Amino acid sequence: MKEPLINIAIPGVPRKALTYKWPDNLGELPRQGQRCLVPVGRRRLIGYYLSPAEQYKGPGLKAVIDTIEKEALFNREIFNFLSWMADYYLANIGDVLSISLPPELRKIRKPSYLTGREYEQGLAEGKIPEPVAKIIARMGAINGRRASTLERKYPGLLEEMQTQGILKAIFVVGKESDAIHTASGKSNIFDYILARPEVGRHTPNKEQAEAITAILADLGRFTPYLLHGITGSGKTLVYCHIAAEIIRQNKTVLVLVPEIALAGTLLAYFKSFFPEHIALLHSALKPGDRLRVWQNIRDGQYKIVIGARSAIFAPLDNLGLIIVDEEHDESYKQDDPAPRFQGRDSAVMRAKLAGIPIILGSASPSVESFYNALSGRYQLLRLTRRPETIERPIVRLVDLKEEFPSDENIFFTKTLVSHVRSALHKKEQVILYLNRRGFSPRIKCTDCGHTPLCPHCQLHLTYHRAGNKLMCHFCGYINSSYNACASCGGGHFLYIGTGTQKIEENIGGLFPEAQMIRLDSDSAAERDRAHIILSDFAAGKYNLLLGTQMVTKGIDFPRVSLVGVLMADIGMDMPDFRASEKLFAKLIQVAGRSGRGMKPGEVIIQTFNPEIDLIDDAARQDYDTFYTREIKSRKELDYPPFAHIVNFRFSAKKEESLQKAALTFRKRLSAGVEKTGVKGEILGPAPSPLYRLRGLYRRHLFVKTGQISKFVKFLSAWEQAEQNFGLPSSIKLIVDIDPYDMM
DNA sequence: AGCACGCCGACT
DNA sequence: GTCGGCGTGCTC
Repeated sequence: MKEPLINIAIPGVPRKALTYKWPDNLGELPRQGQRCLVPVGRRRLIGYYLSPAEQYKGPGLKAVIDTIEKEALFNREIFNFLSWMADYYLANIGDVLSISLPPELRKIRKPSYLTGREYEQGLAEGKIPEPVAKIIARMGAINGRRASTLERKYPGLLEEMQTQGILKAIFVVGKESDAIHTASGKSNIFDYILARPEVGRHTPNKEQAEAITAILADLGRFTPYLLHGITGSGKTLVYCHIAAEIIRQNKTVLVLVPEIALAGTLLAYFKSFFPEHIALLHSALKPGDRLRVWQNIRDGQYKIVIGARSAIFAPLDNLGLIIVDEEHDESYKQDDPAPRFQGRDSAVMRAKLAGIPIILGSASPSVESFYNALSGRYQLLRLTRRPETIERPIVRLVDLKEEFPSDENIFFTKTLVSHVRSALHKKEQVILYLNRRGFSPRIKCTDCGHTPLCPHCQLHLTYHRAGNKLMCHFCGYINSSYNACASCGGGHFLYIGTGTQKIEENIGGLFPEAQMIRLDSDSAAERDRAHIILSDFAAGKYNLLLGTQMVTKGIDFPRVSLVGVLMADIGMDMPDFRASEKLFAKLIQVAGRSGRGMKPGEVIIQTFNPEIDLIDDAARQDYDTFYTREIKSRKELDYPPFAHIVNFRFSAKKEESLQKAALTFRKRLSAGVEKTGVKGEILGPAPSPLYRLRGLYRRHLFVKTGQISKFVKFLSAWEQAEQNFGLPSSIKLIVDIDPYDMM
């Protein structure tokens, strides 16, 4: 009988599917999504069965080598969800299926190489062919390149390798075995979280009770809710009450948070309500632990899964509810690598496919979600009161143009200094927030004024006092010996700008009573470190927390009475239609950290632009006014939610060929759009704001369209017909659907 | 993506 | 000759 042909999706191979023969010895056709080992070029890769294939014209049809499991690792519901994701985000279905699995399942389990000892043994037993042994003896390894050279040197080698069924990787000698790491059981973030038994007895207030009743009234079908609750209004209690009912019905709950290490309050509540039922999925888990947690979820051992963006793929059966906390948060968008997807939007689709409710919660909802709520696509629920406190924080704006900074530290006005001193003196805690991005410290030659730039990115280098080095924050370039000015040879420099590190330096002089801890991506680089810093601060080991946006989220600090925003204006002039929304959200979040105990907190916002509406709105915690103005501007400019954006990012080593390719692409795109009849406006190509990054020149091109599915379908067909959309492979093209990163 | 092939310039 | 870097194109 003739062997059937099948389509296999393969991660990393940018084609929808490749066609293979299904050999007789493997029996029945696989299940959809089932994993197979397939030959691709000289490699063997994991592929996923998609469908029977019609026919394959062209030579050299290969056969599937083997199946990996007897069953598919995806149930129908998840497979359909992943297919939707691949289609909508123009991603390779193979990539999507692959990232939905724990990393341990993405590689071929059997060691694909020999350790030194296995090599010795193989040689002794005559299992390693003689010419190969010779080469190993000589070079230690064959890296697979220069096969032709090797062949010339050792005639018959390649043929022998093939007849022996040996892959090149086998000859990489001397690495450790890749046996699965055993779980250590230590270092579990969840263990640091203390349950708060009292929250289980908290009675919801009137608003919370209304929200709970509204959601419980209609559980069995797809209904998206936007829960807009000011900081401290108790969204988490609402989540827990709904989740409890879902679990009572013997269904499961999926909770997404922006970052697990910063989700302390939420974790404490869930731990108190559901001590036995929770699985945490997060990046700090070691590979073996992650695999085990995934398997246990799949085996139905947990009722609740809490995790960051990638937890959207959690293999929960019988899902009854999805919660997306802080739904406005940018980290729900995966920018790099592919698949580039919006986790929150994808969660809505997963809920839709599962026919269940989904709750999106935020103190400063994304403009898109709030628009959906007002237009009736989502149900709007609001929490406007802080149940456990008396009043909202008192917010004060300090104009940096009027009030000059103090002599001791250019980032502290007299007002802020005196308030911090007084809070510390009263044994209260203080948070200082600096959004360092775009305002990193640089050096300037005092003789000629020259500022050193990154040779790859043309951006100013950031000065790091630790190690006395200059570093590019985009590509990581380090210059550790900049002792003489590159322009004039002078050796005197002025240090401009302030990052958290520089503030930290003389904070002791400014505030003698301060016991300060810094929280930013540098100080929290280690596993679990962010959480430990926040826990220590919450426990009162420190009285001053200085940090970047990491301090704006999550944890309850009842003893914080003052929050200082050192410079609110940073980031306002970014070329990004979401710049206002992002800044507004951060100000709301950070202000919400103040006064969560029994007395009202205080917030001081230092800014060069106190007259700007956005800052004023944030100071008054007035979301509606902010939204009304923002939605108007989105409408005028035809930005989301009124249109979808597709961002095409081109990069190449040579600027001329890049520009040429981008223009050609635009022409063909425009012709294609016209021919297919998709409505869309094309803007660009233009140099990207970071027009040179990591040694590559960059252009981008935007499309605004009201018909996103149709547009993506057109792109998909084009990409299928022409490798790299017909561009030479020296031009890299990334297609980002509903982008967040505009740089 | 990851890999191999061909071309080319540097080195011995 | 040989090595390594870089550009280009392909993977059923």
